Amino acid sequence: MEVKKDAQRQALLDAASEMLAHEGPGALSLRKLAKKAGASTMAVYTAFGGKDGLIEALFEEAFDRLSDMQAAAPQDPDPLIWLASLGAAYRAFALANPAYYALMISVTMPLTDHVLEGQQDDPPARGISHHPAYSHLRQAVEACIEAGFFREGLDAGDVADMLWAHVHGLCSMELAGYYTNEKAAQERFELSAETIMRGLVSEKGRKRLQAR
Amino acid sequence: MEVKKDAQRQALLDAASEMLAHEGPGALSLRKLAKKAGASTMAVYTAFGGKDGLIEALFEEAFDRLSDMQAAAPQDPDPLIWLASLGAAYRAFALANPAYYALMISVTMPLTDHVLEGQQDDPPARGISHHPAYSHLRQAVEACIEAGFFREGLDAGDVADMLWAHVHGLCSMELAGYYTNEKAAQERFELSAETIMRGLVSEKGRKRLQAR
DNA sequence: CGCCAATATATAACACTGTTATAATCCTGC
DNA sequence: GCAGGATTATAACAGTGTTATATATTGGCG
Repeated sequence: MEVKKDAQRQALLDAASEMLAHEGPGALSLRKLAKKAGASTMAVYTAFGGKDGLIEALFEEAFDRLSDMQAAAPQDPDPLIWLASLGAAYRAFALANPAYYALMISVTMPLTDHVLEGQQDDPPARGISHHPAYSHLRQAVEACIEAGFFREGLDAGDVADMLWAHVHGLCSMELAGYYTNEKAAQERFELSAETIMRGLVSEKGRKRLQAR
Repeated sequence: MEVKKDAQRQALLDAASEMLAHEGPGALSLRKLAKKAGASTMAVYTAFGGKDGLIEALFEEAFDRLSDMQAAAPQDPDPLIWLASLGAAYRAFALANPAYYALMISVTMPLTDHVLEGQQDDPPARGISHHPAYSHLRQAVEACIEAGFFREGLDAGDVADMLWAHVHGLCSMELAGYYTNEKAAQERFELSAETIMRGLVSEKGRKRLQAR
């Protein structure tokens, strides 16, 4: 029974995932989903507790997919190259799964409702810090620090957050349609990634970058 | 009559703005808005053509507010300092108007629906390039380039896009609740801004930064 | 095995959303 | 002053997520 329930939950999730990727986040309604999965509307409530729970599950799957693409990125012995490939993997994920990416940032954003009227004393703290997707980045950063490629006194967590925010900003603006042609966006991404790396590296790291 | 129509449109816009800021984007319904503004639901359609038009108008107002805060930032003779204050103004806007900020990125994001299924040949091109908010940033960047503070061969547009994306990424993650305490977020922002500036500057600019 | 309680389902209703059809109203231009 | 076009108000329509209710199904236990 456990397995059957999980099977239906998975069927629901797969159908939702398919709808999300093909028709976008706006077209994901419980009735359509239930019909597509051959189940009743209530099944979503028993499996996920409602639409919010479903979105949450899709949100986690999005991070899993990102993590998978990061893991597939070549873990070069040179941590600087590894870091660059992680950034490229992030962008590749965003471009390959625009609907998932839109979901990732639209599901974190509604939390601003709690921020309204300055009630900032209640931080939702939707921590992504413990997810593999974050760990990958953090490990690469730590490797760079240990290798002495980064400036003195930089905290690995701060740098990871900084890089994540930077790459996230680039990808979200690219997907939002700010940049016109695809080729330019690719070059801009690389230029931007190179720029922030240049801001992070120590003298030793700078030489390593220069050597390509 | 022209003025009266504009007056009602403005009343609608003000009410919507108030609702947006106090109850968040989710609570903005046409019926509540009409009741609050003392008008009928149809008024929204004659004034804005529908909810999308209303959102568009609020979107533009968001950029106007941002532009105002940027204009209020001290235009220091040193373009590096000017640039830093523009970044701080951006963040101040985002923190002071979280609902507007959420709207800004949620209204650009739905465009991903058009990106679905790889039909990227239809770029929506929601250009922000011609808005004063972008011009402020671009002018400061150009001033830095003319002063020789930036590395050789950097395009002003590329740098402006890069900086916008960086600051946007930082603010959106901060508002999404990734960072816990306020003080740390402030420091992280400054550290991050300093880092990307360090990646942009020439030797001359580096010395200028070091001199504070 | 058979029953009973607990759970999951299906159907329909509820409260809401944006949008649109239909009149009544107002306001403008002649 | 008055006809005609635009603007409004009211209500209906097609959706949405959620919930109530009654049916079906399941699991554990005597």
